[in-house]
Amino acid sequence: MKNKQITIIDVAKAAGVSIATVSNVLNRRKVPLTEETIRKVEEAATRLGYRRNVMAASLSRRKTFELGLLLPGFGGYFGDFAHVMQDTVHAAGYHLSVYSSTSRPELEQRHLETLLQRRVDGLFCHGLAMSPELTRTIVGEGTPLVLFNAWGWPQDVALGAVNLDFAGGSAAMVRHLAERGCRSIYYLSRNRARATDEQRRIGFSQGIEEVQRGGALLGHAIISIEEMTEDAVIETVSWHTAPGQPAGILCFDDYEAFVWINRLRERGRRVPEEFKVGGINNQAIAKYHSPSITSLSIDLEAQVQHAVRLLFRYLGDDARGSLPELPDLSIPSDSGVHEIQIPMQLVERQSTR
Amino acid sequence: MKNKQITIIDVAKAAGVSIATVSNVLNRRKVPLTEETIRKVEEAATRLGYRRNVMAASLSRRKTFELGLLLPGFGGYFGDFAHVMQDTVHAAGYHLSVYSSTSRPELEQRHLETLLQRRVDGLFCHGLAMSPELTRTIVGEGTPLVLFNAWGWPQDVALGAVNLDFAGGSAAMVRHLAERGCRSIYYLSRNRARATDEQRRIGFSQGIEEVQRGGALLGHAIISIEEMTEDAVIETVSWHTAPGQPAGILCFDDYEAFVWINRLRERGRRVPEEFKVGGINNQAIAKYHSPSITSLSIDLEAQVQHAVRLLFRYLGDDARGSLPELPDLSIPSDSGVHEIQIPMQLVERQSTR
DNA sequence: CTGAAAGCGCTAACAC
DNA sequence: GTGTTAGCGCTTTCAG
Repeated sequence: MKNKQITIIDVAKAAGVSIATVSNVLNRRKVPLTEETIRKVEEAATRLGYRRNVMAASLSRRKTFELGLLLPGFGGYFGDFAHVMQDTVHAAGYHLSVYSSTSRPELEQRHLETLLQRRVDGLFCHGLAMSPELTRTIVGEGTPLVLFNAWGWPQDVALGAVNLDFAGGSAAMVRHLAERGCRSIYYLSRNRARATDEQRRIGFSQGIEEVQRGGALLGHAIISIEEMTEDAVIETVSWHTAPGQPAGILCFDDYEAFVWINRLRERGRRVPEEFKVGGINNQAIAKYHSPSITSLSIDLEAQVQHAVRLLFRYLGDDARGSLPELPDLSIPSDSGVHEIQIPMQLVERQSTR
Repeated sequence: MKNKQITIIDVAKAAGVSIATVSNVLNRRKVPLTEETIRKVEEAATRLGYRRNVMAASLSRRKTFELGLLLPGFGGYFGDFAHVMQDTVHAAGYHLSVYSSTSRPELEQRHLETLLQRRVDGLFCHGLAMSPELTRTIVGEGTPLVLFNAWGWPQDVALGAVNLDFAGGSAAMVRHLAERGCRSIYYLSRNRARATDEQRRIGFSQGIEEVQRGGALLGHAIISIEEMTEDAVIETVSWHTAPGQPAGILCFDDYEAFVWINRLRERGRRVPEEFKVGGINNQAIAKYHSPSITSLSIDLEAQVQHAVRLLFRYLGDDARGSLPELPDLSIPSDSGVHEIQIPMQLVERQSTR
């Protein structure tokens, strides 16, 4: 019934050596081996179609070479993120198990539990919705954890956090909008993504403050799009517009920017003449849309590399030299946790010209 | 150093029962157990913070409850696909390992190999780029395989294939375009996605043929956008346009439709007045763009459900009743393989009005 | 350099 | 009902 698996034993006898020898050549161990033996074993293995049993190896070695990644979703940016993450981790000889928990704490908890039952060697969590305390009790000491976009988490729960500088980016966008002549500036906030939304708010407010000092803004506000009708939002941002006096709008991300530009235009409003709008993430849509959308770009590679490096250093894994050199972006942490901040770069396009 | 794992043995002695008993309650086995014992064991387990070792269980049970999914990418539709797949599979108590191989055969091969070393209980492959023969020799008998978007694969390599009816959908789109007054109709093809692109071509050609019979088309063509400049493409589709005589364009997917609509408009062309364009996939972008984009919608749920069902039937897993009833969409297979065809539905929007 | 043997943590008969 | 035991397939000392 069940196809008999080909084991290391079969290979051993087929090659006329002991199982230990087979294991040694298969794992490219430091033990000195004859060219001849190696060849014999490899030949036997491929001839028999031997395929190592990862479960058995993991159990025996007490290390799974599996890493877990918990994401709030799969769409847009997160899809790209997962992809880069996979490639990086694979290149280092690890397996990656990805779970999406739609920002629901109870799901996050279940998924974490599952991952830990699989005895993953390490964990990456992107924008966790659950509390630091709960996280600590679930993950405990055993498994190293690296966070993405987690601000102000206590030292003892994670190895560190790799954060995107949404605050700095948002502030830059506000300044940019002001420079381009906007006399009123708004941030369309999406509350559901709590942590990163908050960073955007912070940056937005800072930017507004700076700009206020320089000259007079006629108006500004943070608008929760989830709590208002489309029309109400548009009415609000239109309040101070006048010929030659456009309003500036910072959107939660490029996708939102896209949506709102289209909504504005459906109502006959003009972008960028009456409204200058900026997005965040620099996704493909921002580039190909017409007008193309000014955005804040993310260095995905850097983000992932820093995180993986953090984990591997802890694991004592040299990552097989697969990771490139990286600048040091750690920020002095009085707050406790070891945070790395990845800058975001403003890419100007037609939507704010 | 290494935190001692809490084993089933620890739980056993803490609860004052034997390890077999512990295993029994933990696996909700058919063995009759006292309420009391159950409670004791569970209490002990949670108190000690016991966490089953999946590797050990898999090894012993000779079943991993892990399924593999091979995808050509992570963006757009594939991201959604992966998500639905995960949820479905999780609901049935399985783990899903996703790999993306960017349509590169050699990567596909490596990933398949990896998945098989993990002893996955089953495999899903979406739009495989490698040949049926190679696939067969790699996967062999041991592991059941379900394909997505694989046309005309031989019977013995997979349990079956779940295919989207791109051909039927494309034909429908052509008819739609003709009905809306287009006198010339084009398909912007993306060769890289070989199999599905071919289905679109087939459907497109069929549609053209039908339409030709009815009245006169002034022109039609299949255009490989990867081999032409932007301008050349636009010139080609503009050939037969005249006031009141729009050209129809079927794009590879919604994203392409989005891109081309924007390119047309940058050149001052009007959609849908001069050009009516349709996409495929019915993604969010099609809905929110202005003009909103006519598209062919995919029933992701149906697609996934059918595939999972196919696999579980083979595995003899009742899937814990997590799968809903489904209509039978199998098509009589003279060709050999068991194919299921998921229809696509035309969603009319502004871009073809 | 090679072989024998003791686990890794759990499951599944099969006795008690 | 509950306890004993023999593996699952591989890694890893530790003698030869």
